[in-house]
Amino acid sequence: MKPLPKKYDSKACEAALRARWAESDTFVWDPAAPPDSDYVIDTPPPTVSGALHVGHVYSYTQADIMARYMRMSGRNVLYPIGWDNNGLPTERLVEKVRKVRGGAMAREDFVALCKEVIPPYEQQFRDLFDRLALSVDWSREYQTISDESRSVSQMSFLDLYRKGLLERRPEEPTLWDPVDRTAIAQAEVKEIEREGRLNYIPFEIEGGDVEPAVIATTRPELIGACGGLMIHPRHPRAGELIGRRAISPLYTVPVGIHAEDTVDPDKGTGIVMCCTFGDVTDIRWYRAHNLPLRPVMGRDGRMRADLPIGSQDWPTLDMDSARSTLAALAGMKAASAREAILDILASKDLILKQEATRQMIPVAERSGAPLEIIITPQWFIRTLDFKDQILEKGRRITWRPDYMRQRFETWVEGLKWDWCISRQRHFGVPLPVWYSKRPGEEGKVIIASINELPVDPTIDVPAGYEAHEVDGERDVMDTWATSSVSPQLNTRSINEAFALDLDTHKRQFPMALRPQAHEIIRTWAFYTIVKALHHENKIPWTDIAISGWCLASDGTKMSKSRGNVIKPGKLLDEYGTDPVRYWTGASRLGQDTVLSPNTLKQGKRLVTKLWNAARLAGMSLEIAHAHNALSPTTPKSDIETGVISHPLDQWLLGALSETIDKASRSFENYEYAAALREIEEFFWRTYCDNYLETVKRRTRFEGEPKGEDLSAVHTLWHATNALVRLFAPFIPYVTDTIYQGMLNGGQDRPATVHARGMWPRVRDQARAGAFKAEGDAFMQILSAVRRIKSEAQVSMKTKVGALTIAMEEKGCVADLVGATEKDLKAVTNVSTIVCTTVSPPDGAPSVRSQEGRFIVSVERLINDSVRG
RNA sequence: GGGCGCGUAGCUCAGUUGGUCAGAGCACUACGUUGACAUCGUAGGGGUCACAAGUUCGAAUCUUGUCGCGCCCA
Repeated sequence: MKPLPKKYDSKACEAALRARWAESDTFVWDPAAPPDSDYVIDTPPPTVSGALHVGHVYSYTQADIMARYMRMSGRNVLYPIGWDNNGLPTERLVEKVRKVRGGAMAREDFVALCKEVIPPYEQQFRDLFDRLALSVDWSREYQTISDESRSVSQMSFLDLYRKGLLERRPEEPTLWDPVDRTAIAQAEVKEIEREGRLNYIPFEIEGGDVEPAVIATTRPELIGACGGLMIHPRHPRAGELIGRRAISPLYTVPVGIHAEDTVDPDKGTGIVMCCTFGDVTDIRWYRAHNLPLRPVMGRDGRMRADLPIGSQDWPTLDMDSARSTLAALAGMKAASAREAILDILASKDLILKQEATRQMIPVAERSGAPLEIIITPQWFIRTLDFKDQILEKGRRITWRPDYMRQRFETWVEGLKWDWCISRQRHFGVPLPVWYSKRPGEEGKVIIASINELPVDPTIDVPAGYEAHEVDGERDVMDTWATSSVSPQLNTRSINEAFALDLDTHKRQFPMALRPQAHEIIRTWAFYTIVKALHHENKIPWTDIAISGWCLASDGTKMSKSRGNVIKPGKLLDEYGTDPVRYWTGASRLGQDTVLSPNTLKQGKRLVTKLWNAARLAGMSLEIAHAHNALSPTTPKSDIETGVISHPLDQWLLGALSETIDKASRSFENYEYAAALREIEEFFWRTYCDNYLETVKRRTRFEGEPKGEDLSAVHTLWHATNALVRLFAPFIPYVTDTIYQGMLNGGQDRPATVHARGMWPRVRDQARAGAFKAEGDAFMQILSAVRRIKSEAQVSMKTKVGALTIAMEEKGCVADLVGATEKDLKAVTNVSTIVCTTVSPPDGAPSVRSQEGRFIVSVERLINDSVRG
């Protein structure tokens, strides 16, 4: 045992500690331990998209605090880490950094560029997570684009395809991002509000014998796509219109008028045009009424030039006019087409009315582009038919906090689209599919077999075919299609049929905990639950812990435009990792948390205080150690054997025991912040302010400590030992520095305080409540004397001539505080203590105890400095 | 429009099942170098617990409504 340096130098210690953790395999899962001790975490593989955010610090540290507790409490923790380094976000990063367009490049070139650009960004994440002391098992680091990940992801595809839960739909209307030029899923849609105009436009009725049907639309650019009008059967004009044909004005195309009771008669004019396609309702009506398909928007989000107007399915009453209108609009983006069409209609006097209106429009989350719905061949995973099962699985998972499950359920209930997983992009996990060109089976879908995985169908050829006989699928998967099997990426298996390591999968799936932020409930949590349902009819994890957002210190969201973004590196430089982790540890799951300098400073204070308290204990522990007098076992047994005999030592250890019990319970409920408060309260108030001051009398021994001095050093050892363990999940660096510096002398002790099983066991502790009445009375008297001195504005070490304790019944000091009179005198610097039933005279400084059991007063204060 | 969360001292937040719950830290004020720590200690000022009504012997806590902020969904 060597003395701790006067100051704790976090910068000097951190790297060395991490090296030690790595070399002792502290965070490596132990396959030899019994399976029922497993605690497997499904860690979010962060999207490597360039931006390191304090939100990463916050969310990942929350998870790590829980992981460290679980490990210390004896669980065999598997805490993996991976990087999501492909898909749209990654492509966008590469496009931005290298100023290229992936769509304009050859696939191989763009993929090669991605592989070149991404690693340094990945390294930034690795460095940050390492510095944060995330106790992940680095030996299991993975990438979602690695060969193994691609195999597992493609296995997932194969399993779902075989089960008919995943299918190719050649003519499915799909959400389409015209900027990134790809299909997207509902989860990638964001609704934004904007000002719009509601335009009232008349459709002449064929024959001209009745008034025109008037529709109200905010999207006149889709008039050309109109395939029919819908009217509620109880609309006043229903009788004269249903069954007739109206003339859509732009290209003078006759369209049917249909009865449709889902039309809201009070909205607009009560007559609605159904287009190809404005929204999900259009698709439903198109199918229900078997309407003609009239897509006017191309994949580039511009008006198509090649509309087959004049054909049998798309007749016109005025071919010449239609042709010239078509030519005028061709190539326009939606917004300009809208204005151009309004001009055309206005010139024909076909705008009856315009109203300003606020409208919600769907845009692509990544590119911000207003979405189109167009028909393209895409691959879908069926979800709409499984809403009930998905909800049922969600209810079998414990959500922390519970109300976050509501977010999940709301999302599932509001689903309108099956999950489209094909993306018309370059850098992703390929769909393991070819289309046959062999005569007689043209277009037949050929699916890879398991032993071929991973496959790239643009390069590889399916068994039994020649290269010229197939077209490899060029689409890649939605990045979530792979991320959603993050548990399975770790077990390297999907289920019995698709497994690289079935035994591990059976042992580790479902997993114990999914930690994640709330904004990805509708993506990552949802998709992972869907996959576990479809693959094995299971839940992926028993618990899900949802973290909130990190807000800037003004309480608003951090954003570049507000200029209030704090870089993680800067934060760690300024405060050090432990204080930053303390800030996270003081926050609650699910709750957004302000990045508060106060809390960060508080963390720094705690680190310093803990260091100094350990140093104080260390001084006497060293001397005892040097005399071979220090042989602590457990608090409980040291008390039983009489090594720890002093009442105040037993009182302290009793309070410690209660703290351990409460903190453990809080942690088991994932209420780590409550645990932290409990531990801090004990440390600061009970231990530092009161016990440490009081025990000083018995730590000033010289030579070998005996009797009550020996009791003191053993108590100090136990308290320090317990405190570094209790604080370890929160502030891992300083606690391990103390542990290694003064507590792990024995050969059979683990190399680090963070090792499995290091959490203090309740059964080893002192009896809670031992000497509680006496100890509490003692501390109340001490507090009273301190107050008297403070009010007299004298130093705490000022000598007191006589201390009088007035009680209702006559007794001696020992009746109140046990055999601790010497300690009380020493810590208050009092020469004599008198117990009496007589109240102190008026004017004598006195303080009444909390319950009014006694009144403490002093006879006179002898101020050394004044005397001198 | 529906739903969820939040609203407690100037700031950041605790307050399990209604009964020492009106608290902590920071900030502020006064005093104090106590053989670990001035990155500290002791004490002080400061709150109609958003607002209103109700239930109750008793409400920050339960119910209902209102307002404000944030988010989710439409």
